[in-house]
Amino acid sequence: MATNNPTAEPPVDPTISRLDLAVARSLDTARARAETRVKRFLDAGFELVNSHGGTDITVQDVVDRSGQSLRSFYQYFAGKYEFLLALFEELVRFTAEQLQAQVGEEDQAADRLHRFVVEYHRLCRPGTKPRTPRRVPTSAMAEFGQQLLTTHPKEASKAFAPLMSLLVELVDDAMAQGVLRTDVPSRRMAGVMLQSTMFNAFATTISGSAAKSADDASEEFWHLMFEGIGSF
Amino acid sequence: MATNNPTAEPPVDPTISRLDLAVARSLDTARARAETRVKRFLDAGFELVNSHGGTDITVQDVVDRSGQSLRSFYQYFAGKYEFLLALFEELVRFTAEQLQAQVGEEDQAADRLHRFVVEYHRLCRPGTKPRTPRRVPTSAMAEFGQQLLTTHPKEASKAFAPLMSLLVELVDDAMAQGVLRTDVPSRRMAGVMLQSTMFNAFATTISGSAAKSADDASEEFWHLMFEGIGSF
DNA sequence: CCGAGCCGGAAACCCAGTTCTCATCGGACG
DNA sequence: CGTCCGATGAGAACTGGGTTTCCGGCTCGG
Repeated sequence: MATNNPTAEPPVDPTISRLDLAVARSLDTARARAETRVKRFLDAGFELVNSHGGTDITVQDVVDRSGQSLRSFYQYFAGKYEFLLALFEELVRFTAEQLQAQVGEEDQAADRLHRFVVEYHRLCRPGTKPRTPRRVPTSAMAEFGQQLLTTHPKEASKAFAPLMSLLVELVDDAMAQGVLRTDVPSRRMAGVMLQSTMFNAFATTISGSAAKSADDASEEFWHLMFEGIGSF
Repeated sequence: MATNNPTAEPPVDPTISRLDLAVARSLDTARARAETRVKRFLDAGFELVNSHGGTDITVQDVVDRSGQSLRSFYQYFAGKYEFLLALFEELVRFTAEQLQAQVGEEDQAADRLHRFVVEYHRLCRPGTKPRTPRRVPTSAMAEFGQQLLTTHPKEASKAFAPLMSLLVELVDDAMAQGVLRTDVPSRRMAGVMLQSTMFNAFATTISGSAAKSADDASEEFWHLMFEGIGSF
């Protein structure tokens, strides 16, 4: 607990010896090495998911692509599942950052919410190519996200946290401004919005009928969600 | 084409001989036998999905449970995937029938639509136990449905047809009555509704915040979808 | 009664995830 | 600078599950 950063305090505490410092220093380099290795695996994973377009990638492919060995893979990940989970968490984190930046361009609470939904809808739509060279996945990860939601609700909930907290904030602001209905708790509202937006692409598949253009789809969806399906 | 039902017409056509009739008769009994076998596999599959609560069932389990052999399984199904697909189609068909009956209890177009959404939401909610002894699955099949939507959009679209046609009908009626907005094609509207309703349970998982009671969830969802998230 | 097709049983094959073994390498320490 | 130890690479081996195949017995129509 108190030894989080041993190098920051002088060795007055007899429980922190030079040995401890040495160990800590050693661990630091080890950690750095480990991080680059983990990163290499993750990068390889993203590349494969992006190119192959699915989460049905093989561990061997990831290993080959990363130029490392199976041995190392299993040293850093408890299994394929944990690897995909790490990939997913990384993705959510990255997506949340990206959306945060885009939302920041808007001034009004209503606009910010609208921007969030439209942009996230874009990202989750199939055919959306990653813009940044690395670490940006396609909609393929939505598949794994859904699988995760059914098989491991606990981990899934945690993985979505970055996106959730961002959206809850936007929803709270919008509610405070009187833009959103307030008879549903903001957290629950955000959950429904996230789910609905993320998996809306499936609606096109089910119905076999798409919007006029791909870009219209996002706006159309926003209007449906914001105004409802009823006529008033 | 013209020989769909050979037993219905006398053998005037020289291309339809007694041999053909015999073959047809033989095929009839064979068909009956085959149907009972297929049914046994499907029943076993439903039981496993219901009890085990997931689509990660093993072919061996299905075979054992059905009291038949692996040999037979692969005689009737091209593989595990086709079996799950058959299971899913059967499920959608059954669900559509059930909903059709329930919707039939309502008179007004608006009420019928409302009933459809609420009841379907109930069915797709985890924890909903099958009421009829057999052939009624839990929400576990939604997982496979989603997987199907990503990996085989064509088959998925076809599998959802029974539900879609029922819902499209309801939507068309509601639009004609002026209850629904008409700026979105009914087919597309139905697709969005179906997707949103079916996977709404995931919203609870993502947000970690449920409605007051399980039954409230369905009504709450309906209001969100019908009136939208905005305040007017 | 005969032959064709169907079926149960079981072995075998293949693929992918996982584990294990062993040789090697590189930094830490004395 | 030499030794030691943990991390790593290379790849074989194991495992579980889907898939295929083969054999022999059965039924059913003719």
